[in-house]
Amino acid sequence: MLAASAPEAASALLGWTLLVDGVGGVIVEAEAYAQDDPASHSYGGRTPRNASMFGPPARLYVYRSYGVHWCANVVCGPVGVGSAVLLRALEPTHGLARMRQRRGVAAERLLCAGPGRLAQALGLTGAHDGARLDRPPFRLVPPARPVDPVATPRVGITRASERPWRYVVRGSGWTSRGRPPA
DNA sequence: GTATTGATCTTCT
DNA sequence: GAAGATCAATACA
Repeated sequence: MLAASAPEAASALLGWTLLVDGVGGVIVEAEAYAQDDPASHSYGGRTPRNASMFGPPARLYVYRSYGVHWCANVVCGPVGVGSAVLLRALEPTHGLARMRQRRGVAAERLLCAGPGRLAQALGLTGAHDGARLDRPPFRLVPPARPVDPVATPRVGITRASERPWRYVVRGSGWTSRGRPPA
């Protein structure tokens, strides 16, 4: 699954449950970044920061955004390709109390609705950069039922934002921006 | 309700 | 020196 292209991997990840040390939820929003993508960190070369993006798939790429937030990606594609899927939103299902504690917010809706929020709620930091997702404390649980992915324009970027590589689960109320698509 | 700005790290110009 | 895959607090209508 993660050996596929970034857009395919992004849509395939929807509905999976991601747990970090027993805390997490269902992936309801993900965004694809490919190597030839001007918006991707891997575009135009490898740097110390994005090195894990070029590593083996099924690992984490965690980077700092705007010097403040951490954002978590799932690396996909073969080694050296540099494509990844940005996790933008989860539906919180496990360890709500711990996520609330980390986030410092009461509103359940805002626990994981957004890349920075998601990483903070799961306790992901640069320390997890390059970590494997198929070993503890991580757990990836397949969807109980097939989900209904919807491709939408990407959000929060200025280049190639018209590529419909942002995938959300149809009807989910846990996505990061705007109202859920009909 | 929408609009603007601060926080502050990595990379690129 | 400036911009960026962001969020939250503040200012205004």
